[in-house]
Amino acid sequence: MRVQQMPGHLIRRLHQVSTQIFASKVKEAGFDMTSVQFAALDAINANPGVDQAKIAALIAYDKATIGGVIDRLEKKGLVVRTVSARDRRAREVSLSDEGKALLENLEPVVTELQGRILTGLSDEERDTFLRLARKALRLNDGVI
Amino acid sequence: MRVQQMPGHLIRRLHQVSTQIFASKVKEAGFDMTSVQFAALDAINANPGVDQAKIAALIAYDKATIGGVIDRLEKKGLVVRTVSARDRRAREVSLSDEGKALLENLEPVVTELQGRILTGLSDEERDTFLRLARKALRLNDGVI
DNA sequence: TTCATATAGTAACTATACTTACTAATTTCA
DNA sequence: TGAAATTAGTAAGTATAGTTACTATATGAA
Repeated sequence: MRVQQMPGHLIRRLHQVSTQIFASKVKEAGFDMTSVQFAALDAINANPGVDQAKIAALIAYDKATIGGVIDRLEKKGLVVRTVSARDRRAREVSLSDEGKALLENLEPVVTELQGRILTGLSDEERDTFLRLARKALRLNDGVI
Repeated sequence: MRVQQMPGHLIRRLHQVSTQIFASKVKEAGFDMTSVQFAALDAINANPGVDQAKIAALIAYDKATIGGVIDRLEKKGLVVRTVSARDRRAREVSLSDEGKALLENLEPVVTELQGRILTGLSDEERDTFLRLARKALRLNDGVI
């Protein structure tokens, strides 16, 4: 089987399309934000004071990657990081006011752009695709 | 919509699972090879003497990334790079004998592991998923 | 022919994405 | 309680994955 027809390659290209749609639409809307940074921001917003290891688990990244992502979010003034009183190894992360404001402005842009990733599929096809994606992920849960 | 339910996030996790299955199975079989390197090797095998820009186009990467990938394949002795006689800007890339041998040994491993990425989907579900993935990619063709 | 345009590849830079190894702190359990 | 095991985060290293800018070369049109 040629590479181009392999499931792994098709999935990679979907991911590539997805990240490029994210990047271009977000930039077009005037924001400087990657998809990983957005995912982290959203997870922190939903779980204020969460530590970095938990953020990584929530959005399925390893902790080293998330460490760098939080560094950049902190440098942009979007999140605040404090040493946890309860566990001095842990860093509790929360959104700053700027972070909250930015996320609020960004959310509709991201929601809109998510619809474009599967452009060309009918509503039914899209539901089917997402249902099968979730099912495949569930069955591979041990891997990640 | 929470990040975890967005199409982009599901696609990213599928990609993550896919690359991790690739990495672990290929390593388990005794090879030192990433999925990108494999894709490049396969494309070169199918198009001997192809230049780097064409390789990038064939497997949908940008030329800067592929330059680095070919560097590493060359360092491992798997490919040979020569300045094209017809266009002195271009580098014609071919597999070395070792590259050919390695690819031959690797192919069955990769084919087998590709089947595992969508483990848990029935044959019909898998076909549906891949058909919809191809359709979504076709419609997004301009993006990449 | 010659000049504008386009293309192939590299360089430099940024941001993931992961592994392994390490330190510091916490938990577990004998 | 106190040593062993675990966990949070960082550091260092490798490999994508892309952007922009640059050089060298090729091509197309006036």
